Amino acid sequence: MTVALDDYALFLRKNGIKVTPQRLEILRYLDKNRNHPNADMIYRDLKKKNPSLSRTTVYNTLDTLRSHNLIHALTISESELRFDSIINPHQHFLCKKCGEIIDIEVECPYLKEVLQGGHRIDEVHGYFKGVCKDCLAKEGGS
Amino acid sequence: MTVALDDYALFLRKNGIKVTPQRLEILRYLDKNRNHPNADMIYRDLKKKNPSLSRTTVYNTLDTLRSHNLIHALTISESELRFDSIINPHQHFLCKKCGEIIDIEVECPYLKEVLQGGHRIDEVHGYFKGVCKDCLAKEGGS
DNA sequence: TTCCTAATTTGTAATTGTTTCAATTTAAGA
DNA sequence: TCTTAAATTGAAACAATTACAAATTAGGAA
Ligand SMILES: [Mn+2]
Ligand SMILES: [Mn+2]
Ligand SMILES: [Zn+2]
Ligand SMILES: [Zn+2]
Repeated sequence: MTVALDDYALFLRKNGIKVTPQRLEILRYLDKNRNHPNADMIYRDLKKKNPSLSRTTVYNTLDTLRSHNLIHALTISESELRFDSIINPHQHFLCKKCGEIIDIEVECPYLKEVLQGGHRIDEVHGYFKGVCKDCLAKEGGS
Repeated sequence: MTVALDDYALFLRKNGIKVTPQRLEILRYLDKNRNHPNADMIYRDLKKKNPSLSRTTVYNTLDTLRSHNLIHALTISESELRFDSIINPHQHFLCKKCGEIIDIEVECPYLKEVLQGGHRIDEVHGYFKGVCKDCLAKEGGS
């Protein structure tokens, strides 16, 4: 999933995933909220409109989407998985001040070099951590 | 901490950390076991020789060492922190087959580029995941 | 050397994110 | 419409980590 989708049901069907209202809602949520939410953010937000939603369904659906390689999981936080509906190769910046996770649009030039080690590489994660531009500005001349 | 230490007490004192037997043992362990252990590996191994060791002490000591920037924490695993006593900039490969975390000695060429975004970068984590050379060899021509 | 005290260690309990599981419901093909 | 395998649900289990208060101790002062 890379650009905003118009037909989530079709998208699921095309990927061999059975269509359910819960999956549609979670998929739409990920597509519309590109701030790398965690499972609980998704659960709490969607629970408002669908009070019978189960936390387990959120976890199950995220696992399903991951196993079909339609979303990615980030381990940039030390305590929880964050989910990314944009699967184009890109890296991430975590602001330790405000907690925001910002996309960094650089490509990984290591790959060829690392592949020469003989390992098979399936995933590349580039995580930068520090203080974001906005938080730095707010801090001012402290 | 980068090269093997000979005097752990001196090392702690030099860094303004009070010397205790527990801290010495944990520090030695990290220095001798460079396989990026998690807190529980450290706890279980050291508990053999010092049965009164508390899990909390392991966590506390790891936090102390981290806050003095003497060790690093890796979020390469999805379920636990792994600790690295080598703080030279380097990246990591996680084999999803055998679980081993292998050092990748490449430098990050992004930094300048990412810094132009205006963020302050304190940490750089490069994580590669896949199947390591040895596991690939064992799999054979499957 | 002994004393003092703030810092450290310890064990237990609490918390948090995630997984397991069995019962109920449901999507979608026959 | 019927059927059934798959999905959803809620509760309980789990694992990593943190909080906390009581007991111990390192290291400086007397
Ligand atoms: Mn992203
Ligand atoms: Mn390392
Ligand atoms: Zn920020
Ligand atoms: Zn391997």
